[in-house]
Amino acid sequence: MTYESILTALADPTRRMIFEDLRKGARSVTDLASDRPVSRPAVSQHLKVLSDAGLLKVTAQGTRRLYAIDRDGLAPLRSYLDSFWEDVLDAFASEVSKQNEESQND
Amino acid sequence: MTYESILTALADPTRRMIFEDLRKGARSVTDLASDRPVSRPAVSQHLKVLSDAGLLKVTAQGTRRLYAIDRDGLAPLRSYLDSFWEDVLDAFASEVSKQNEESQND
DNA sequence: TTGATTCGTAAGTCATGACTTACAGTTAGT
DNA sequence: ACTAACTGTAAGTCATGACTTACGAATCAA
Repeated sequence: MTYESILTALADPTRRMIFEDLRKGARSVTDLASDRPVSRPAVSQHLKVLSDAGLLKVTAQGTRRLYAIDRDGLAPLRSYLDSFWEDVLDAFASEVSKQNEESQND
Repeated sequence: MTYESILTALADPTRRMIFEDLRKGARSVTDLASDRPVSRPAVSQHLKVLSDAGLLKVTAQGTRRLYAIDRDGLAPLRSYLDSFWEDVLDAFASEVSKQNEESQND
C-alpha cells in the first residue's frame, strides 16, 4: 500500500526475480520455485511480502494459487518519485532566486 | 546508476529520512546528523550509499561537504517502473486474446 | 476414506548490513 | 606550526531478515 513497503519489497534481489517472472503472466508457487535456486517456502514468504505491499493479486484455482502483478500496485511508488521531482525543482528555483539576490547586492 | 542500487538505497528508513531532508536544499554531514538520532559516521555511510546509487551530488566547501539531490538520479528507477507497466499491459492483452480464442471454441 | 498435490506457517540457523567508537586526513584561522 | 572544525574510513557489535526443514491445512481424484 505505502511506498515504503513497496521499496522494501523490491529491494531484495530474489523478490525482484520473482516479481519480474510474473511479467509474462500469472504463475503458481511451485512453478515459480522450480526456476530459482530457492525452496518453495522461501518463494511463498516472498510472495507474501509482495502481496502485502499491494504488488500482487491472488486467485485460488483448486489447490493451486495463481499470483499475478497488480497493475495499480506500483502507483504509490510512482507518486513518491513524482513528488520528489517537484520538490527538487522547487529547491532549485529558490536557490536560483537566492543567487539572483546576491548578485544584485554586488 | 542502476535501478537495483536505487531500490537498495531507498529501502532503508534512515536513508530515506536523510534523502528527504535534502528536499529543502543542500546540507552538510554534521548538519544532517544533528537532526537525527544517529551518529555522524552513520550519516556519512548512508550518504555514500546514496551517492553511489547516483542520487546525490557533492560540492566541497572548505572543510565541509554539501550534499544535494541529483535531479536525474531517480530516472533509472522511473524507467524501470515504466517498463513494468508496459509488460503488464502486454500480459493483460495476451490474456484477453487467449480468452477470446477460448470463447470462439465454445 | 485414502492418497497425492499444493500451499502457508512455525521454528531455528546464518549472513547481511546498520550502528557504534576510534582513528586519520584535509582545510581554515591564529 | 598549531589548533579547531569537518569529514571519511576501519574495526567490531548486534539486530534484522532471508533461508532452511518440519509440520499442518485445504482441495481433488481414486
